[in-house]
Amino acid sequence: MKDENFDIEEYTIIFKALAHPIRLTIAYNLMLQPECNVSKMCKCLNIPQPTVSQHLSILKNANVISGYRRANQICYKVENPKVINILKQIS
Amino acid sequence: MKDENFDIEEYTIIFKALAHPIRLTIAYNLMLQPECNVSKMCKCLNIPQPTVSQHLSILKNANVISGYRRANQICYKVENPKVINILKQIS
DNA sequence: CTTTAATATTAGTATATTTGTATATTTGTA
DNA sequence: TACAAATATACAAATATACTAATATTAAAG
Repeated sequence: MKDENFDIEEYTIIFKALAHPIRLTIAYNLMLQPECNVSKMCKCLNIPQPTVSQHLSILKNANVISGYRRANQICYKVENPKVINILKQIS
Repeated sequence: MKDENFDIEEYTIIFKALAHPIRLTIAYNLMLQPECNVSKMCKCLNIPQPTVSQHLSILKNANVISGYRRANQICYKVENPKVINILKQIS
């Protein structure tokens, strides 16, 4: 019950990012598909764009997702293998 | 990006419980050993007893750990298979 | 350039979380 | 019964998070 052989802080940040229904939904679905842009998420989830962008920002800062611009839209995907392993456990 | 085949709320609650360095440390170490009582955790983590108890309460309410009394102390363990699967991914 | 579509950021308010201190509860034992 | 050890709970102060509405940025199209 003393030493840890993993980075607690890193996983704490990941879990904190995933600890919200909207963000968990986004992350989980992003794991199931190659990528997705913001407006598509807004439509599918029926959630206002600023709200989605704020949650995407939190996920990105936690290194849960990554985003890159394609033309005038931004595509997000899950690349972090630690996150993928966690999300795969969800059923 | 629409339907989910898992209980988002349930996992949100689990992740929220794990999204704190003290609680993640407790849960992770509890997974590695059969069980542990409160005062032993306080000593190992060097954290005041009320603080540990409060965090244990949060973990218990999230169904991350379970506790039962043995003599005058309370032993906690991780039994939830969903939680075990998640914690096993941590390295 | 100007306009438009897509996305991000900011600000304000409400709510939730964390922590420390004090106190209560439960159980074993003299 | 009284006391001590182990654990839980209550409460308040500080901090962090979430939500909404408004505004800003970016890049493509004309």
